[in-house]
Amino acid sequence: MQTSTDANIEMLLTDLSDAQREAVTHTDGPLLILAGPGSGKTRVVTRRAAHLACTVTDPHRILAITFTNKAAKEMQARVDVLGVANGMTVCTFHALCAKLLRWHHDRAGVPKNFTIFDRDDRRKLIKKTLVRCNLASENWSPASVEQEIGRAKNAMLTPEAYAQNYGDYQSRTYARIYETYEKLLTEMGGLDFDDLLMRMAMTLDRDGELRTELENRFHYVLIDEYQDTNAAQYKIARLLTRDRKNLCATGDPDQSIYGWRGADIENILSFEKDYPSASVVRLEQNYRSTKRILAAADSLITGNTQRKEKALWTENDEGVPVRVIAFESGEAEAFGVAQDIARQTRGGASLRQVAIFYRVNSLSRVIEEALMREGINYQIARGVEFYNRKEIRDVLAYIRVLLNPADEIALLRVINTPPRGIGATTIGRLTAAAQTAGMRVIDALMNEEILSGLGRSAAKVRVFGKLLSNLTAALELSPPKALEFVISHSGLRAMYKDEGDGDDAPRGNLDELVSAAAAYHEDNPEATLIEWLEYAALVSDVDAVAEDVDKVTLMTLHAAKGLEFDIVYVLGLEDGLLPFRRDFGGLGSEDDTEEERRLCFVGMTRARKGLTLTRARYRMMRGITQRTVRSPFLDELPEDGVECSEQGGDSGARRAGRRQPVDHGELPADVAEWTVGTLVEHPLHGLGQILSIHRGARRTHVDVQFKDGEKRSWVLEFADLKRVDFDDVGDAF
DNA sequence: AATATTCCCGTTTTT
DNA sequence: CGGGAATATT
Repeated sequence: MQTSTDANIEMLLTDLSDAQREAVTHTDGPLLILAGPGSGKTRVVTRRAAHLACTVTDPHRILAITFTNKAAKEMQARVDVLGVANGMTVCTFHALCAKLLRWHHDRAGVPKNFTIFDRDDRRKLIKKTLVRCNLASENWSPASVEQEIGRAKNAMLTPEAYAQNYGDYQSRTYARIYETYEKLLTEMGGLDFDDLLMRMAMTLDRDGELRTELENRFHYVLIDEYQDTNAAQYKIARLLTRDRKNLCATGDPDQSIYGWRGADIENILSFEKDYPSASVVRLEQNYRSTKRILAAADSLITGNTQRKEKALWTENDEGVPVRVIAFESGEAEAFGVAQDIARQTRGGASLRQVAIFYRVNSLSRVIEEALMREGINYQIARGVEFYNRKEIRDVLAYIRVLLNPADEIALLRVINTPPRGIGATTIGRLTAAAQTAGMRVIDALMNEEILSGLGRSAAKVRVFGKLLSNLTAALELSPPKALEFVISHSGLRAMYKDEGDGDDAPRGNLDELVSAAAAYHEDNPEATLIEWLEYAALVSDVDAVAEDVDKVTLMTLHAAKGLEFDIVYVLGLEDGLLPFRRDFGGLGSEDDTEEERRLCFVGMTRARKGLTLTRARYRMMRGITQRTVRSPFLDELPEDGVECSEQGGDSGARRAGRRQPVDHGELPADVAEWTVGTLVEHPLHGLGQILSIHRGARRTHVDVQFKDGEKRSWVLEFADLKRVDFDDVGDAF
């Protein structure tokens, strides 16, 4: 027995560097792993968990907290492969808190069946709150209230604490709004995202017994991406490890990119102060990227002043140069990238290993179109979007009401969905009557006395009440069956039956929801409906990316954290976009630039072999095309190992008057937006479509098929052709 | 009450 | 540009 364990341990330590081994074999006491990008952190962390399980503890005494569900799933899988740590708890902070709060609901002071309010719900509730407070939303914009409440909760300020902090009129009003918001939220049995963390932190703080109980349950706690923890998460981490101090934090200050939502980089920077006995392991060797990619990223991040020096190095090959390419427009950029990908793929690269990153989601549209036209398969990391679709939210709202009848936001969503003749007037009367009577809306609509005050509409409301009680039968079913039951009996399926066009038809999405729940049920046969709902509420964007499909992956830079690809494109390196600034023209704050730089660093360091940074000289955003300025980040890259194609134009021209030679002709910016199939317009001949295109050394020849049946040829540079957007033409062809 | 239409606004990133 | 809300129409 002993020998087999020894053999296991031996196995866990193979192929590790000295630093990695040190981290893996560390057992008791606080440990900080400062892990640069691509330094084998995941491997170290999983081996360490397995090592702990083999030597000093049981797997079920280990708690690992990750940043996304996808990361949790991956870590779980990698630990499972090692075969010695089955039974570990691996989840995100939010999922952990949701589970613990539900499990210990009585001690946390939350309802057993609380429902999770997402951003959309929060907005709706804020609007209701403003009405309740008699404040005009013109003066108190829901957006600013949202931000303020979020800030308060991230700082773990209750309404009372918040109110004590400031005395001016604006803050006092915010305090009043926050207080009312909390009151309504509590009445509805809801917890918003921030509550999950804040309530858990406060409960642990207050309830020493529970804290002890949990520390006795989890002897070893491991927190990944520690640089992105906020005040509440930090508090939870500290409280869970107060006595044993077996906290292993891993992270990289250079990859802290969530300051805007309350993450405090200080948490990781002051780890050694918080835990004076801490061991610190630095993982600085990069096993992922080529020398050139790493050098470029390192050169960029050096621009940050508030930073712990870190020496990144790699024994990997030099690799091909990092490319910086300027295109004329966002469309040209998208097509250029799409064509480049097509070329790389012809050279044998797999689409699975290609990723496109951008700063804002709105950039994904153009790229999608370009990829589609080039016939390149792609997937977009937007798991949340699916659950935000109207028809999906409808279903979830029904489920929410069934599980938590106090959830008025959900109730009011479904009361007339599908339309059943309960209009705004009736709803207004009903909610008003409920409020005067001091009842919940759900009780009011089942209350004959109140119904009698509704006149003719009472009958319709009664029907709805009856429907809800019929639907409660779903509560006895497994998640997929419950969904199916609700979708068919609520009338949602009938309502969406003949609506929709193509692949994002509501109907198909409803089916997909059921399938997703069925898959969940397979993986978690014991899980109840409310657990599924919780899971659905905490889905993140990256959770939706599949690894086993041959598709290019598109995502925001934020979503890219923790991932890696052979070939990476980062789009939109323009001043104001990356680094992003909301206040063009105003004074931007310096701290933001540092976080933006880290974000760019994260994106660049995802690449193993190929890295391309692109920008557009003109970019259309929210309807208007504007000239852009190249990102200052581009000037922070080394000259060595970086290849710039800034052909044409004059922005950022380094040698004025002299044309930069374009040696690698793969991506001629001006021509890139002209491809076979491109729709064009000619002043004389009208609409046409490019039949073929021949690129010569100096000229490009095109053949165009026109709508009038004629075929005509030009030298592209001299033809008076204009590109036409596909959408503008409809089914002209 | 339901649907069709216009208009107006806000502009990151997300658990 | 695009979504949501206010407004016009049936």
